[in-house]
Amino acid sequence: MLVEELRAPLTASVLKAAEESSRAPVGRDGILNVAARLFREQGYGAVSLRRIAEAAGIKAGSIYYHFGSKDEIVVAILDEGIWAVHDRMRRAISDVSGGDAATVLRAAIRAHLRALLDVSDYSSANVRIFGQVPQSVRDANLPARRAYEAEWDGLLSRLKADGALREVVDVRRLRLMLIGALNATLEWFDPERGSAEALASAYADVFLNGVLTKRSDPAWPS
Amino acid sequence: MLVEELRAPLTASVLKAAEESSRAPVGRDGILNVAARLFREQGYGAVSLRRIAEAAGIKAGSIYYHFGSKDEIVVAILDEGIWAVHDRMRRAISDVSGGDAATVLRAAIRAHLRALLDVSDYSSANVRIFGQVPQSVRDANLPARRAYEAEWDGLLSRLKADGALREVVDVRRLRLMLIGALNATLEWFDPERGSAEALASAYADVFLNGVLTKRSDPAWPS
DNA sequence: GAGCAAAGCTAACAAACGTTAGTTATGCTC
DNA sequence: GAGCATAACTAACGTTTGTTAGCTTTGCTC
Repeated sequence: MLVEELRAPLTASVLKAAEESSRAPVGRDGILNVAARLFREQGYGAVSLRRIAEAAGIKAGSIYYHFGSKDEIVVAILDEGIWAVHDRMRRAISDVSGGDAATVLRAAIRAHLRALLDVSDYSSANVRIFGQVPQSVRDANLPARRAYEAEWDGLLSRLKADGALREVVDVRRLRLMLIGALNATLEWFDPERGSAEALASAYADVFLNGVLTKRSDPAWPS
Repeated sequence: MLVEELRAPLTASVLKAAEESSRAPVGRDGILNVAARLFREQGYGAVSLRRIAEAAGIKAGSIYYHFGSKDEIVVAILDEGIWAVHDRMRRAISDVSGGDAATVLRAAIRAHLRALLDVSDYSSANVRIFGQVPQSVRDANLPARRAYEAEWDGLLSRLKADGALREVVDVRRLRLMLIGALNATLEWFDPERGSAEALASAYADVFLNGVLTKRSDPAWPS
């Protein structure tokens, strides 16, 4: 709207300045953006500091002006990745507060999946490389993870207290199951075969209702 | 015989033979077993040939007597991993052929999960490191993967043709969803919190029946 | 005992890695 | 213009990596 029109000439001038100097600063955020994309695409082991620098248009040594170590970069990306998905999930369930269990659960599933597949290189990089990074890096990311897990556990506990979830379902296990299943989509999701939106709908439907035409009793005790 | 007894007359001959030789051949299979365990535990990037050799009780260079490259080891492990889970899954559904949809699906889920969590270092290593290895290695493992996927697609197609699966469920998507969710358990499964058997039962129950006490209509179209 | 194959060892190679020290160019502030 | 902070560059370091060539040991077969 009006704001955008006012902003347009500003960005134009910035771009112009960038072209003129030919030395547009990449900076901390530029490095993180590039690194997050590379980690998401290629995994942790395949991405060296030299590769990150090359993709960012600088030299490897220059990275140490902004970061103290490679691990520091990775931790920053992992934390931002959790924060991004946590924030979107919290907003999503807040937007439908008061809705029934199915609506709330669908909103949470949709927010998590869209954060991974549509929105954030940081969130998808987190899922992709968390299992590949050194233990110390994992430890540094754990508090953010715990907080996000607690958000899910809180949501699921409320639904269970309302009697919306079947008794057989354990909250912690269901959370692990759900997030694990959603994260796994990263390995094969192809936007040309269908949108993240449609995928979220399909996942929600299976998790809420199951795949059988008729419900079955468990064939063996849990 | 006689010569050996003269050389070391003080040691019990049987024990001595085992201890003294201390050069029980490790061999190709020994290297693969150790490597599969290390890959499963630590991921691809953290496991070097020197680490594998050390764990196997030999030196790094000796590995090249049995394998032409590191990739050759990894491909062998990945292929064996798929074969192991494929074999168990095929036997499982064969054992319950003639059963109803719920029984067959439960058996397949149980077989896949137990192969990963209880039985095979090779299968769990496959799931763990497939996303971390070079493209050429992934390509080499693809035929085995395709065959296993086809087995699942065949099973799910039969169930759907029988009318046992809800119409909304797409076979390919359901297979990706199921295997992805089951594989994800590898990241957090802890046998002290419950057996793989119990976990398989819980997964089957959620996938077959959903988590809601009452079924819901999809809130948005797929 | 001679010959031989299986299995492993030693020592080195080039390449790539994370990291560091010292230097240079740019642009703002007084 | 002097001083300074920002953001980069260059060149090297020590280590680890996969890999190779050549040598030794062990045990079986004739």
